[in-house]
Amino acid sequence: MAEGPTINTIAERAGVSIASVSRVLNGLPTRQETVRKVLAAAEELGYVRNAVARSLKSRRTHQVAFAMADIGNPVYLAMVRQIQPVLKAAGYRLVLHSTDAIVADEIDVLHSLGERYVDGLIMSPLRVTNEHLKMIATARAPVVIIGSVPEGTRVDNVRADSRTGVRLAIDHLYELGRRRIGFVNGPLDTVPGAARAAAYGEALKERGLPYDEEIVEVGDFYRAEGARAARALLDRAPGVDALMCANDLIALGALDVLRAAGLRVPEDVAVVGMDDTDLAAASWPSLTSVSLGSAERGKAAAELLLDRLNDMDSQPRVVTVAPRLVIRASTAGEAAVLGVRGETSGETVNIPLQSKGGTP
Amino acid sequence: MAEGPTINTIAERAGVSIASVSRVLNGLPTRQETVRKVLAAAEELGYVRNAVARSLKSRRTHQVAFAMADIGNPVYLAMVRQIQPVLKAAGYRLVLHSTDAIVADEIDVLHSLGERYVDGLIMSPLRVTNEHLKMIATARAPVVIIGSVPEGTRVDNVRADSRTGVRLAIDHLYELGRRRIGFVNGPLDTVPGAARAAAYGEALKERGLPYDEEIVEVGDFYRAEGARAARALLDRAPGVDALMCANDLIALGALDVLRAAGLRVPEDVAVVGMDDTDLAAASWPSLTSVSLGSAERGKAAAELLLDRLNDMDSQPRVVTVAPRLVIRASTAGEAAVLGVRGETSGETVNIPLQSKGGTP
DNA sequence: GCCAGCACCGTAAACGTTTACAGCGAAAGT
DNA sequence: ACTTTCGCTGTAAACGTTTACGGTGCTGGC
Repeated sequence: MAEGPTINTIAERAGVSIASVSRVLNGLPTRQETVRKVLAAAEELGYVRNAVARSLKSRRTHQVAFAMADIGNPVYLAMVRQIQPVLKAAGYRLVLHSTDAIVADEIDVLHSLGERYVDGLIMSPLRVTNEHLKMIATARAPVVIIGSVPEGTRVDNVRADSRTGVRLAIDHLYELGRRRIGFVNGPLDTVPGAARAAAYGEALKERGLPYDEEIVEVGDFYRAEGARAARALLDRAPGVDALMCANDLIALGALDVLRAAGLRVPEDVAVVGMDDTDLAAASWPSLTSVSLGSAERGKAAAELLLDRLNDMDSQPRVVTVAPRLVIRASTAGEAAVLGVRGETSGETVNIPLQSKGGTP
Repeated sequence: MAEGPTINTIAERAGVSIASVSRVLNGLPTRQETVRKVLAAAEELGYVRNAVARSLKSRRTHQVAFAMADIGNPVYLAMVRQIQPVLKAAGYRLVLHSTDAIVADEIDVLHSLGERYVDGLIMSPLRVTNEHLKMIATARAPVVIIGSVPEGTRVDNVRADSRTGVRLAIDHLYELGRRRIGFVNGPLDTVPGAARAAAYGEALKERGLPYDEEIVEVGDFYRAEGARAARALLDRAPGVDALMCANDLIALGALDVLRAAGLRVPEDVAVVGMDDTDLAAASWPSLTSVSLGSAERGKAAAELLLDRLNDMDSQPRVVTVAPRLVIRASTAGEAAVLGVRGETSGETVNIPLQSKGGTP
């Protein structure tokens, strides 16, 4: 771990000035003889350019941050999986922040953009407060938000369409003959929670089903809370024949509860999740889920950010990713799943196959 | 995105020198009046310290890199989940690299340590070549390796114990009365592949079972390849009554194949995976899996690295994490799973519950 | 009244780059 | 032969911090 060589060391050994060394290393026009000497010296010394000094001068770190609510949630991981290669291809490194959905932590990340250790930020906040908006407006580096922001906010923005997503699910359940469709949601003060609640109400209305608050329960976006909420709902209203869940983790919790209660899925109760994470494809029974395009959103966000880094002055853009319904056993039964597998060999089964590499 | 204030701006406005500003901002003893003026100026200007300049001077970036073979593999994500909070608590940021298990890319990451944009590196290579070892020995920043390295390599090192892990699984299958236990492995030129192959042979011998290469198949560590390999094995040797799989993704592939072949799991063929990822708990049927302690290994690696950063001269350490067998439906049937769930409320079900946060 | 001691502060150098600018020698134009 | 041009190179400043060192003005002791 000896002190490494710098361009000074090279300059000395090659008998030239540091300016020449820098020019050679950056491929600027230089006499052939000088190039040779410098490269030889650099090679002998095992020189590696100091990225920190370079960043100080060039005001570019070639790093980008991604701030997510929870690194344990597969949704964010699906995003990271897409963001990373896009950035890598453009020569950027990815710095990860897990904020645990704590507003203060998110504000802190935004604030720390001023430290200039990254060139830009992709953030996916669960709640968007005024403080968020103020910080985004004055941020010292470009920001891309994954998730909805108030109309008129000047920021590059990638959105899902929960409304359509929920409708796809409710329509599917309706067509299967389900009429008492319960809803297990996450907190209403989160952006997705609020959007999905509204969408559920609308979708019922479109189908002429009554809104019954007895079969709606609010918990939180993780498995244990999903289980708790589903249990409460079932105790109160044993007659539900379907459960729409606001994400896959909630749906997995609901499956646990239904299994423990001796109810069959989907014969007695059909279950739909949301986000279409790896867990949906692998669950037991496999979970019908509304894909909100996490992968596509991650990719889009990375691309928006790269564009922004190349052109600071263009208008902010909004990208909306279309949802789609991935039908599996928890609504259509095992037969349907086998059918799907046979035909399309595809989507439902292949998603986790992206995974390469092994285990150390 | 205006040019931000620097300590010069503050010094000017507060009517003091930049040295005083720096002292105040770093909490060094200063007259009360000066402190007040500087802090007021900093506040008014919305000053944020430039991390790059600070790093250049202090030779510390407070960043740490984690290089994994594949960001899509849940094993590495389990590690990231543990590494991140440990580093965050110590004031470090996490930079992610996905090398796709390409040796050249891994060497490149090691090489780039010379750029000094991170203070240290955690790496989990699938294959360890001489080039790896050479680069590690001469690296310009401390490195922690997750995975086995040759005896005598001077590097902080966290290992799993595949040998014991495989034995746990084989013993379990033996006790269930299985006698023809097939093995679906990953590439033999990888560290885990080689270790697991050796362990499988030993475990059979201990139980007095013959080694039969007809029921051993080598594929790769992901689902599609696992499925391919399992299919080949079953075609060749229809009589197997259990499949030991070298990781969970392979096991999921095997489950796909068994289901398609109309074989019941575990009645006809019991299946064991390895790594105990989230997917194992969620799969269909839920998958008995050998946990090699990915989470613990990630945590241990982060702690080793932090210790090393605080003391560059101490002896390298090796931490070995003990494996354990998590029994689920793919060997013990559904009853057993319900049983376990009732009793311990625990391990088998709780693992994915760590997940907090929701979906944007 | 003089000097030592002290608390505080400013000047300047340093970290390792990039780059504007000027200098220099040689080839080319008048 | 004298300038102009040109290609190449070196000097030095700059990026925004931290910090060693010396200076200043004050207090207190003799």
